[in-house]
Amino acid sequence: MQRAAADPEIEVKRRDPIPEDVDPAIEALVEEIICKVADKWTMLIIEALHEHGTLRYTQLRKIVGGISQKMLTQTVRRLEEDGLVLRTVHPVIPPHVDYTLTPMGDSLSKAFCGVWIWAEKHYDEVQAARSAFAARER
Amino acid sequence: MQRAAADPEIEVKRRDPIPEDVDPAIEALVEEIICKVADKWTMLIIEALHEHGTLRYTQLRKIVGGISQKMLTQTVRRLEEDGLVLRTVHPVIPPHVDYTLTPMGDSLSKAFCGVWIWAEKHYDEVQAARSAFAARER
DNA sequence: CCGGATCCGCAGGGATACTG
DNA sequence: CAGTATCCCTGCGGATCCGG
Repeated sequence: MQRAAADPEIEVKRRDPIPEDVDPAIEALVEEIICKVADKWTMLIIEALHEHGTLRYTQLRKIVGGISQKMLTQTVRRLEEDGLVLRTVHPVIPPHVDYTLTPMGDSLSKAFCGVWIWAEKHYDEVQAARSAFAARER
Repeated sequence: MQRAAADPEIEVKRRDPIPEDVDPAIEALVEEIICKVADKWTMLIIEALHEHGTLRYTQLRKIVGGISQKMLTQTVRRLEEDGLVLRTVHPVIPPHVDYTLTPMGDSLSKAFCGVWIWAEKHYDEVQAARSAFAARER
């Protein structure tokens, strides 16, 4: 992450006057999590595991089409580290590694759900907006 | 984006047997939108606009602390192109540009809401998981 | 053979200076 | 004030090698 602290001087009117007495440290932490989670591969991997339950490394790689081995390993390791994914190594030959969402990971995928539904519901509207924008630009 | 098509040969059991007869082209489009939307700066900008209603360029830049001018302009332009953000230029000197969420952008921010709530609710659990992971690794 | 660590080339993001 | 243009460097992705 590593983002500068927000300048306290800015004055903007809040639309909905939330009782915003949250600890700025907490807020930073939440934002840090958001930044980790707001990642293309993270969302796609969590979604894949949510849909299929348990997957092996190669299965995951195929389902999340287009991801490099490096990014898959990297992302999945960070998810394990954050307690969102359970990684089980079966010490056999050839190797066999299973990935599953933890309960917390599952709850996150539920939270993502709204975004997926939004995307399914609005993709045509987005397309239309793009056309309109392109036409307007000319 | 640019991601390889999923290999049709993979066979994995679905956890919840969704009536998944969706057009793969549609699915690709949805995924394309997800990939655009699952972006750190995108989420932060949309959230900022959702919280504050209407913002000028510099206000937005301060609130979304740490973003470079390039990424702010770039992201906000793509949001405008996709019909999520309305950009209003007041032809005065010095220039004055307002950014607001369109109704569609607002609906997306509502969809994001679940993720924000999740982050607020689970950040301590994530912290704990990280500690546990670090301890286990040693 | 599967999972993943390593090396490298290149696109994409950050910092800075400049303009209407 | 709100960008655009430029340079630079990190970090992604592809290829390759390795350990079990």
